[in-house]
Amino acid sequence: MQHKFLFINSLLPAIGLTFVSAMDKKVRVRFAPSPTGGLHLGGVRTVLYNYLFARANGGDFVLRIEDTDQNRFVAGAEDYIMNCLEWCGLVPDESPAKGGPYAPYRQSERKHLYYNYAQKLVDAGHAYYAFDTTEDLERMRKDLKKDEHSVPQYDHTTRMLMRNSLSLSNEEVMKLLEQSTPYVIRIKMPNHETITLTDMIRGEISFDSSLVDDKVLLKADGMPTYHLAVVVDDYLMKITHAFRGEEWLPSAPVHVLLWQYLGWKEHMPLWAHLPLILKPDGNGKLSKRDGDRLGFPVFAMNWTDPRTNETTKGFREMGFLPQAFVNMLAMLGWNSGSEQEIFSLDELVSRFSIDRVHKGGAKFDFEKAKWFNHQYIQRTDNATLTGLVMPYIDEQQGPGKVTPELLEQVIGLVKDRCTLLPDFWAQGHFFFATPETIDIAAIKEKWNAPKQDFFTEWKNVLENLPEWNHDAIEASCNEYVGKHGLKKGDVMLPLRIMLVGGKYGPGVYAIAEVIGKNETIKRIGSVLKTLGA
RNA sequence: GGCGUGUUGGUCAAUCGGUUAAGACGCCUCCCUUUCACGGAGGAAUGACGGGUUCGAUUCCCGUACAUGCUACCA
Repeated sequence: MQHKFLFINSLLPAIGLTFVSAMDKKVRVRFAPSPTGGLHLGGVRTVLYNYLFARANGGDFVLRIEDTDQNRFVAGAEDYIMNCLEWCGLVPDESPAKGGPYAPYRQSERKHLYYNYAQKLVDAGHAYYAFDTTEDLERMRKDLKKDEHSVPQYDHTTRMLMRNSLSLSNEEVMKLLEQSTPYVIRIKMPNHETITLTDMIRGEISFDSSLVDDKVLLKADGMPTYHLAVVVDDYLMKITHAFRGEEWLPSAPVHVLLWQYLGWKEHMPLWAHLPLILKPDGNGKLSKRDGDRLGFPVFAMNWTDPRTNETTKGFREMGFLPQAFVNMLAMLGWNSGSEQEIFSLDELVSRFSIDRVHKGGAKFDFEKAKWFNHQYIQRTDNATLTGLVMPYIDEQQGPGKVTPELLEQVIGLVKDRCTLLPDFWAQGHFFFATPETIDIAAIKEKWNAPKQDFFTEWKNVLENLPEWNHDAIEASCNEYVGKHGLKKGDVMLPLRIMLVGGKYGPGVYAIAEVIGKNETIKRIGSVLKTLGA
């Protein structure tokens, strides 16, 4: 066992080794979302970093569902999260669905575990019962408010003014308990202690304990809050490295104290607080609303809120390749130090190092995200793309109308101008059906008798063309253009408009070849009729 | 307000005290292409501010400013 980890450590970059070799334990990381809605791209990035770290260190990646808030529970959110991870290719080793040696992985199913630990803290004098009602708390916050901007905390300055096992006599507390008065258990934050923790990304961070409030550990309904649950479960599940968003930093001292008070300090995971992903304009955390407002997805996949039936677009449905999505997220807050930007998941596993993760938040840039996808489309072979694009074609044409053979051929012709999967329809629809709109205006002004004559005659020539392919069509065109006193340039655009409907698409002769003789002649004739009228 | 964290071009970012301060996205120009792209060649654009430390600071330290996160019986 010992040898195994020495071996693994020797493969690690210098700084990673520091973080891992300190312990002879197997690396275990976890992603712990609460099932309250769509999976935010920041969440996916946290998953990614967890996953990469676990893989690189031969560790386990655990998915734990933090569903301790009954009020915020949303049906379907957990399955949705699992599906997102699957789509991204970041599948956990242990999860509620898959199970594992530390099951259950849903905190609601672990409810019974937490009370004893909370009680242990009370017995040791590190926590206490608090009987305050919501109204009591509101009154305290209102009455004790000193100035406009500050909100009084439930802390060492106020706790003796409240109804709890610290301020009340033993008899009173016993009586309240006997009467089944609802209570919570709060941590008793010590006075003027400096709490220091080492963050893998930020280094040493310290807090003054007296500035942190007495956080609720166990709620009145018997459920733990995040603060208790994260510590108990990370301990029980033998988590060695904990990655979470920067927004958790202010409550980190509570967690550190809990590890200490519970007597597990030497088992505390190494923390890494990841930088935030910011909105592109202005500042602040990127939210679902920013996506709606600016027209890009924020969630990994489409999310439909079961209560409002409102659907929020996801990267997947917008036509992103999961590999591109993941690659893009990897680069948002981390870089290899080289000029390389395109990395496969395997490459990321071997190159990723936590010490190269940025401290500062990064603004999300949808244009760059699209660039990644474009890169991946170009690097994906046509046969694979055919399978990915077909659903979008079927959606437009009806299932089965376009054969995979045709699609694959078209993909080869148009892929370099496609950024998102739906672009294949926009860039190639004229291969599958006669264009519905023709940009007549683009050619009408310069239309004249010679052109009319050329196309009228050439159409008939095409009819009898012995071979139907790019070169034959081009040769024929060149031959007849001269006969009408025209130049190639005079007819190229009109021909394109006739076949495509607009000023875009691959080479016209290639288009003619693929759509076939009959369709080519038909489209020329149809536009000719319009122009002649 | 308090506490925490952060700050290199418009955006992502390299630099681990000494560089003409990389590269990418986006933008602009040109070339290629008788379309649109792709591709190629160029271009504009950066160390928040003020003090130190140092022979020398983008880099280390301290202030200030600004930004952001937290300040719930939410995570």
